[in-house]
Amino acid sequence: MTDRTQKGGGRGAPADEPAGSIGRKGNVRTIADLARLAGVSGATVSRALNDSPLVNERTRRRIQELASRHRFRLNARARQLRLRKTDTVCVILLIDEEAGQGLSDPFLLELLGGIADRLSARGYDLLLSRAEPGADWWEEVLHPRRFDGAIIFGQACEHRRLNALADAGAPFVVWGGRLPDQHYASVGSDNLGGGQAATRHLIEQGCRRIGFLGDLAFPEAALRWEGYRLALEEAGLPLDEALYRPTRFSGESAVRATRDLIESAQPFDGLVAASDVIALGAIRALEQAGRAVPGDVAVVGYDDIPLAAYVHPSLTTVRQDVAAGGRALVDLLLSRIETPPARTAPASQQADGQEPPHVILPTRLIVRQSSRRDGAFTPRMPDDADASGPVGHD
Amino acid sequence: MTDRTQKGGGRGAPADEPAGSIGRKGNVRTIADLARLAGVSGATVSRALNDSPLVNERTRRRIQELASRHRFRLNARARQLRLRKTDTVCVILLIDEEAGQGLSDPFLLELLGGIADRLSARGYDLLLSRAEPGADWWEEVLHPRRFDGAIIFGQACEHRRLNALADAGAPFVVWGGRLPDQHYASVGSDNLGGGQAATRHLIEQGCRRIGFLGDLAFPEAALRWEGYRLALEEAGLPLDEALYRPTRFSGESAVRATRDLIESAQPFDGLVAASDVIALGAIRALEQAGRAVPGDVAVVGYDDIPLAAYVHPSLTTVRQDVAAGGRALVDLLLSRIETPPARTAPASQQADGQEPPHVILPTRLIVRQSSRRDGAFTPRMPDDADASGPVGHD
DNA sequence: TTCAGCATTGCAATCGATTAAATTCGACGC
DNA sequence: GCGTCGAATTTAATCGATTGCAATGCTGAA
Repeated sequence: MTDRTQKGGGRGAPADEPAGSIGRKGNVRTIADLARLAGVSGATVSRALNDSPLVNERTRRRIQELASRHRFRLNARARQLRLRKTDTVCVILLIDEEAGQGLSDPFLLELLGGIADRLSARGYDLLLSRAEPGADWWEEVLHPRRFDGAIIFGQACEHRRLNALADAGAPFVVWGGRLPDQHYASVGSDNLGGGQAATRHLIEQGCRRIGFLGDLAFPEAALRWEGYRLALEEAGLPLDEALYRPTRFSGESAVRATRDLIESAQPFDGLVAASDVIALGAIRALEQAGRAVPGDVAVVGYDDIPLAAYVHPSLTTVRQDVAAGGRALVDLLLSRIETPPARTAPASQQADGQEPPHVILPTRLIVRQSSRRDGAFTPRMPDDADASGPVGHD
Repeated sequence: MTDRTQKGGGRGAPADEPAGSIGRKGNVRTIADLARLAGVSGATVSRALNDSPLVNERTRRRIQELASRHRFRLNARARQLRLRKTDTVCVILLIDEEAGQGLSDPFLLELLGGIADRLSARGYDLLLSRAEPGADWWEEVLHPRRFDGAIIFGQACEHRRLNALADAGAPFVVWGGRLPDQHYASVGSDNLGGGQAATRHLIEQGCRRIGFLGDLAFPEAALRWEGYRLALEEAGLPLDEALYRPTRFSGESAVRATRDLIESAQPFDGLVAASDVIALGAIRALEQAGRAVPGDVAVVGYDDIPLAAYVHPSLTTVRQDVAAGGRALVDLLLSRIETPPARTAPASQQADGQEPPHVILPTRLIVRQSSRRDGAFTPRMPDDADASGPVGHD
């Protein structure tokens, strides 16, 4: 034991911090230290700090005041060990480097920010973890030791694994679309509605042959495709699979896909892209090929990344409410953690009771230049009219 | 206690996992469980798992094999409590919402990815924390309980506070520029060199009146400005402060600043932007005002965000090696954590011994369309020539 | 006066892993 | 045959906070 701790509390009352430095106020690091100062036992201090009704109110206030004066903070590790709880949520980024949606997609960072804010508001820490789809990332989700639950990105890579984890009762939620045979909770934007709105908009702008760029292996992209399909259907337009090009979430992939589409000699006058990054790549490829946007081809993206408004032409896109998304992910996970599902059921049967929860966030179509064909779409940008060149409206 | 743990180990030897589900292999959650299975004491198990030479090699191998068979993992919380170490690094995003560089800057996410990778490679967890500049985020940096050290973003907001923390011996490193009176360790790209290279490039392209967009309150921007100044000086060009516009790290702020510059009627033919996001905002404002890029005004950005190559015109910019940045931040911090500075010195004097370490990462100028004035800069984009319209080169 | 009843507070076990010190046990030298 | 040495292992204390139970002291009723 450290005997250096002074006994007489009276004289030792620490003076105000020395000016210009960050004071330490002695070394009140443990409950025992504080207990000594307060002249009570550690148990009482613990109870006081946790607002237990078992301690006298005056005592409690005295201890709390003492604690804050000395900047005392509980040792989270010890507390977590004792309570068998970590107050930590792990955000797992299952990122397939080859699939393109690396950490570069700005959208992801925004969502992460929303999650961080919500978690801290609810008193949880955020553990960030990158993992590769094939690896053993799931082991700790099944038996978490460093966290109470997980928020997972990368649904597409591991749908079956996620189902198995959910069947085993692991506490997690997933960002992404809702799949037909899905046993786990998830949160995602209204991908179907968004894709539909984007496509309808292009149709309203006069597009008749609209292509789709996205990777249907990603559930979110697949749902956007489904919306695209519905919009075509309701407008009585044919669905031409020749206008689909599988495209990963990267600019480069989008450029390749678009070039491919152009070279296929299939006529098209509109493009629905599964992300803004894809849309920008597509626009680049179109312009390089001498096709004007939106004159020859109108383009709609997805995500409304911060840059979408500042590129040229500015990007029509589907906005997702990322802050709401972060909040929903956290709240859904914590509701699962803090009120565990009926313990009597052997977890493996938990799935067949009812549908796992899925939160759908509303989306909003943001119309900008890349899709506008009303002729007067660029009052402040005479360049554009010129750039559209010889192309008439439809 | 859970009595369900079966005693007889023989018959209970868990069979292979039932197909289609994720097996649990009994409940080997603690060292004590494993010790029981192995027929030794917990101490021996602990030593075996930590490769202590004190245990017989055969015993060690047997225990390790048993542990991996049962997917046993140590309880990190307990270990950390005992060892008074957390094996965790906290990344603190000090973000002034009003300053614009929110979580939206794609650059930040990439850097974060690099940090995550390096930390996990070195066996550390990454705790992510957002904080507001004015708040009490620094308290836990001074006396960390949940982490061993911190990586801090947001130097500008809190330079003095950071100095005070460093004086008090807090374990952290900062991403940003090197400031004159800086007591803390930091990592940043070669802002001065980068700014200089960007400016030189514009001069080579024939620009003579070059503006600068950035917020000099941010050290990184200030250093880029310094490079800008040097490049002008070495070219014998005058430094005209009328061509500087304070600009925060957001597209919107860049649009405003650029409009302001245009309306000031100051002639200018080049712009150095402190970030790609700023550059894109500037290009947008220029085009809205009828000035062609790069024809009338050549523009250089900074960061080389993934989209820089896919916008129109594609963006000339200064690339930072973010992966190396992440690695450097982590390695510098861990070297400080794992070999603490001479304990005898009372920390407060530690600063005046020698300069705190600062890692400067090399930068590379990536030349794309937004600055090229060689006449043949868009072989594949005939549009551009049209778009420039009536404006001659220079 | 005595004692039940209540409000406070203290004691001690506990969470799970680590490690100094003590113990066991077999081999070996004299 | 006996003491010693050393390798291998066990025992028990420890990290810091929580909490069931016991203990304390005080009030008021019998």
